[in-house]
Amino acid sequence: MARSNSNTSQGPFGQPNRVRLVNQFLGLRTIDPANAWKDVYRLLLWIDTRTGIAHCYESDKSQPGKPWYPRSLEFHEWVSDQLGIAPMDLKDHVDWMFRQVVGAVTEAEADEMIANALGVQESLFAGNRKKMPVPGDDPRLREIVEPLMSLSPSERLDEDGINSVLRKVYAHMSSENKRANLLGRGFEDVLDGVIRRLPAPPEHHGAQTVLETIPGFRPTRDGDKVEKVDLWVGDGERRRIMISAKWSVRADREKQMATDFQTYNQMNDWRDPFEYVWITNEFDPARLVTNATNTQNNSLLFDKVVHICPAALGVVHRFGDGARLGRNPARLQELLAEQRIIGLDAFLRDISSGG
DNA sequence: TGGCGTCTTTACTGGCCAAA
DNA sequence: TTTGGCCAGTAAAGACGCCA
Repeated sequence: MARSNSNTSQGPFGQPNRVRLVNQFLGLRTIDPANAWKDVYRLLLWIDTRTGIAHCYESDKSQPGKPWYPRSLEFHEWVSDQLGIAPMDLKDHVDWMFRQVVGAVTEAEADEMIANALGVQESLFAGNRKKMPVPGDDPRLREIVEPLMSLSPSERLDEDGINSVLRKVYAHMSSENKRANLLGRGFEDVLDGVIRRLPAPPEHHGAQTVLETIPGFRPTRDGDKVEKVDLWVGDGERRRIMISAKWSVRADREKQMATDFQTYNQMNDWRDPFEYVWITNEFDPARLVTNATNTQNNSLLFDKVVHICPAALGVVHRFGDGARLGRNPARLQELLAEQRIIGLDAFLRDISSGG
């Protein structure tokens, strides 16, 4: 999609590279809606570095001794089984998109950082032979790491070698911070890539689409902010589905989705209503229930809530084992049974042309 | 006037923590 | 144990000033 700004990013996290990666992974094949969730997880699901198991909830609540640790373990085992992978090897078969981007970036960033620092030091202290500290040489981290690398005096790394290891450790730790950005925009690109490869794809679809380019939405007034929608689908006639794609939510983002709906509503020029759908991989039952039952102007905000993998919700919240469920998990189970919350497979079948 | 660089704003996420 | 809300880090987009 053309952008209005000249400084379009061509970086590893930018839209062109994300789309390239999605196309590289999905290739030319047709995607069966029933298996689409597997591609989404292979591309985007990741392993919590502190527990070594698949991430389905906030890290602090998923540590050993916390309530979400056993749930995360069961999720990890179930996903591994479904993908036909040993649980120990799952890490090598998910998180593909992030691994592609970060593997090359972190080392390059670490090297660039040290080169810049040495350049500045040289410009300030040319001729001064005193050695100055370099970025990443954390004394406490060094105390931990250095003994592990010192097998014997003859094998011991020199100073530059140790600093190189420390920088790479830091680069790795900070790389996790980049995931949020890639996940947010990448989720939209992955879903659009899946939709494109359906056996009977819808007439229109797109990610990060300017609202006024979608049939039935009027242009923004001069000076107003250009409004975009995460993802949209159209049947080429009167049906338009506006999609909010959020991998997970917090309470503050729930308000944002209602605000977005109001914006779309104000800009809708047709008498025909548009549909509003939330696609998510959220596992928190309260957040799912809240958004699936949220109302706006005396009607439900979302026409549908779509979860990437409802079967995984059942595993995590133990819908099948007969135990008494808590209030929110019980309500979540009802909403799934009522098809107020549906799976990605059902949604993809619904939007398929002729579907 | 248009190109360019820099700064600011917006939107995305998970982590985290206090309160319920 | 859950819930609500804020924060940090990131990229993209927009705003703005400078200069040829």
